[in-house]
Amino acid sequence: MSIRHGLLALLERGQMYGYQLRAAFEESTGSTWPLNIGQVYTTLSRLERDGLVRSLPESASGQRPYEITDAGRADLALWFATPISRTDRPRDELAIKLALALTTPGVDVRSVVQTQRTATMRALQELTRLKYSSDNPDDLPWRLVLDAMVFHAEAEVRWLDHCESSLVRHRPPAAGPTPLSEAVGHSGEEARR
Amino acid sequence: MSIRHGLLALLERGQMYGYQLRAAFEESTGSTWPLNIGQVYTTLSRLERDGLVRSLPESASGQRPYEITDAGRADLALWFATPISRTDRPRDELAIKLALALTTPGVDVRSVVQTQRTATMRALQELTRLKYSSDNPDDLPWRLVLDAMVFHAEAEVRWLDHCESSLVRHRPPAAGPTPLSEAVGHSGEEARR
DNA sequence: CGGAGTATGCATACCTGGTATGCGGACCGC
DNA sequence: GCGGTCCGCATACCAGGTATGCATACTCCG
Repeated sequence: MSIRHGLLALLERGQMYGYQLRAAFEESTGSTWPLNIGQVYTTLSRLERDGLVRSLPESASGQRPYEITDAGRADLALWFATPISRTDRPRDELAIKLALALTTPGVDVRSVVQTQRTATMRALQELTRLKYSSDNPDDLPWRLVLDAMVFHAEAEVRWLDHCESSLVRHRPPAAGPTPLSEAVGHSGEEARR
Repeated sequence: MSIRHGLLALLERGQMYGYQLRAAFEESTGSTWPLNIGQVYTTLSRLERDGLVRSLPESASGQRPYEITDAGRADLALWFATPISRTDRPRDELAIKLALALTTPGVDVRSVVQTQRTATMRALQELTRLKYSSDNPDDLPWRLVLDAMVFHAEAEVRWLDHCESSLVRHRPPAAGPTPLSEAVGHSGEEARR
């Protein structure tokens, strides 16, 4: 429900139409998360259906602007006043992956951890590069979004190291080959049955 | 695509049918993320459509077990060998919310930050309580999943504090009332147009 | 025994977020 | 004026996910 409230917040600034909304949304987070234009229209029509937004007559140039209603303002205020709870966050794909790797036969968990760690470190470097090569150091929202990603990436690296040491403590280092990894590259042989 | 590969990994252990798969999936992460039964069946049929899985004839008691194919094994190995990149993660709803709060008129950003911080700290306490009141200290996958959530929550608190101090540096403390917050509770007055 | 209640395996309908594509008008260059 | 291309907008469709329906089978009684 992030986009729904995001559009509402933008409309709180004043009337806007579809493309303006997309541009404003992407700009407000420094184009970190792109927003599909089709999604904007479907979300707008749902917002109108729910009475949180009202569509205005088309302008001369054909754009259909929307404005927020009082009900929409109330919903928006409620959103800002309500913390995001742990239960309504998306699944942590990395955690699931590692948990499954631990119980799947033939998987070298250590190399999964190391591969991920390398990738995350690379992302972290890219983020700090972005942070300091910025040409708009006064864009506070964008800087905070970037910081959020840095903090998350750092936590992920710490967690991966923690996994590594837990593995050393609880699992004997593997001796034999890792059967599953040999299956890569033979895809499709069975699929065409 | 997390569930897709999750089910594949479970089938790598051996043949299983729908309910077994759901139970195994939930158990492997300590029932942290529930999995809907309907999702299991739709995902299984898509996996079969894509040749990664093969359905076996119904057993006498009516269950239809599935087994992984060689193509499925290859796909699974590829998944384990490929790190999760920053770009295919879901949107960070909290970061978006705060970025929007900064540019939405009439929003008290400080109170948004504080409300979230309180909620996250509470979640953190709950997590540590869970961690130490565990009756199965040898369940390594579950412990690591729990640790992942702890690390994320800690990073979130740090980030919120960072936002707080950035706000103090860059924004003068608000003086007037916060108009938007007064709209709460009047929802619907305009909706019935 | 028989019938109500309940758990289980399975299937379907539907909602939501998202991408790809179609379409008409405005603004070019020539 | 005419073809191209960009823009604002809309539609169709797909995938992931939840809620719900629906049989069968099992249990627990009177």
